[in-house]
Amino acid sequence: MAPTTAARVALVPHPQGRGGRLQRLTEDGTPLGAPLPATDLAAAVADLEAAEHPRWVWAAAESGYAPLLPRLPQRLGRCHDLRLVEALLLAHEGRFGHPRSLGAAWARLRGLPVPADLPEGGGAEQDTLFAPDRLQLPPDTDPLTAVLAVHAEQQRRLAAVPEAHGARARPRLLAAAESAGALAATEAPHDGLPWRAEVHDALLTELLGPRPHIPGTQPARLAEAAVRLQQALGGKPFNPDSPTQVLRAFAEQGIRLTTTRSWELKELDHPAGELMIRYKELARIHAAHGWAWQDAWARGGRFRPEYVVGGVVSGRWASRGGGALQIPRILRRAVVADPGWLLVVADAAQLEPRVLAALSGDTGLARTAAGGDLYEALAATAFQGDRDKAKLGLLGAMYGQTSGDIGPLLATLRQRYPTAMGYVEAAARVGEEGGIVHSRLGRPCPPPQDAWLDLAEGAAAAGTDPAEPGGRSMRARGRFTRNFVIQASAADWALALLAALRRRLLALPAAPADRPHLVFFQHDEVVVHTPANLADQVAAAVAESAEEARRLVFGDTPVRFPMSTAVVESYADAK
DNA sequence: ATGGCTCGCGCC
DNA sequence: AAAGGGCGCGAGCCAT
Repeated sequence: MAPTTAARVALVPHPQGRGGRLQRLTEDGTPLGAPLPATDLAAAVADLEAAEHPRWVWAAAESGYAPLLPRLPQRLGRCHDLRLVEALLLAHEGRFGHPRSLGAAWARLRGLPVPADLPEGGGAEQDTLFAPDRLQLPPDTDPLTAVLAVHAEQQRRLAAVPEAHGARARPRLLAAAESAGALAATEAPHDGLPWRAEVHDALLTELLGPRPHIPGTQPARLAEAAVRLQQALGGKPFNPDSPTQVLRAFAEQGIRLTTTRSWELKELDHPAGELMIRYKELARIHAAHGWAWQDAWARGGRFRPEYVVGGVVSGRWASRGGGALQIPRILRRAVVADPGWLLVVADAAQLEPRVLAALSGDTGLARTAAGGDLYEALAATAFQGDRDKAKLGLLGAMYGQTSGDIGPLLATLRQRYPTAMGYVEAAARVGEEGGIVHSRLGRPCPPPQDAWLDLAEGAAAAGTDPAEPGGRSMRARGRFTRNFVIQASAADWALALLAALRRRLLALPAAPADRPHLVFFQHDEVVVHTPANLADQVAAAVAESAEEARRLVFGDTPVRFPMSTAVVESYADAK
């Protein structure tokens, strides 16, 4: 007889139609009873969610969750995303970049040839999402069998992650947090960030002139900016979008530039410098976030980007299409809550220096990071109140900067906060020596050969030994690992924040149609679209979630992770 | 025509 | 002397 509740339930949709199969599991992946066929998978899942609140196990959210979402009356609480967990485990095993589909994991398990991962995204059709071939399984393999086998094996591998992979490595917590990210990343574009096309359009018209009737032609103001620039450079036509032609045009006026970067143009004592910068600003808005972008990504009053959970080796999310993580600030005024709704915009204040303080256990820096403006406090204790110096110095320490006038700032920090500075310098040394560093929850960085091959080749061409401890490429890897421990631990915290916030939002008393949605996430910032009457509770949930994430990831640190939270109608009004 | 590269800039 | 981490994206540009 099957127990009445199961810790986990595996879910496999049928290739076509609304049906599928479910399998109750114990925590370690042992099946409880026989598979349960469901003619309406979403209904069966909703019933089980309400009754037992299991952790859902699926091949990938793209095939296991996204197709169900429109038909679910209630969001799911927890999941184990086999593809994401496989990627984490492969990283622990030093096998970065190996295929991580269900089919690849199954093949490794069975000693079969391992299929390469399919190119992701690219607007896969709804029906192909269900298809077994997207899971990369052999045609004669039952997907549920593969899900159960790979899941059980992953649970075993998670338990076997060596302690050395970060003294506080908690691979099961990281797997759960990463999987919670998959839930949030699926739901956010489903609900969509509210986007007012007419506000966006008015902004574009104000900057660029009216939308051209003929696609591909330059808007009037942009064309004018190009002409003014050409006139300032002797009147000969050239393409201002071509760095080569720009450099040549400047050279013909006797102005020698090495690049067309805006900071270099800014130094110029020539009217063309400013005109070039202005042209580039307009051209970028037009090309990257103009009318074509709106047509592609912000239709029907919602911006729906594609997030890629774990798309960055540090565990940060990446995005695919729509540039979700690079929306220019100026466009934020197009993000406006629906009538009767509000936006709760919250970002973690000075997250990375706080992470450094918590990670390193530097009591002095921890005191500085206890609350309020960290840079202000740092300036008061170490930089005679100069906040800019404090910020520059600390960021330079975390990025491994050595240029500019930063030397004295770093010296001061090293003297006042030896434990924190020692922590990042130790991480840098591990990287320079070819070692692996880990985030707080144990996410490993890639081994040297992957990302530093090019630099090493460059060094070889220059006649220097890339592997030499003092070599250029090894120092570059030192900067990477120095930053990795902080960026990746910040990503650990942010995933824990997302998981906690999702859970708290789901617990708020609201009918499904009037429920707050987490609609945007950007490294250390969340936007919740909420019925106005729940906005205060959402803001409180954000603060509680930040505290919960701190406790989960960093334990009993005195460091606080305050959220700077605004309740607004337009995203532009936050901050 | 297509694909991969660099450049430069948007975000954190 | 040069000396800052992580991304995505579009335009230009060049090879095929």
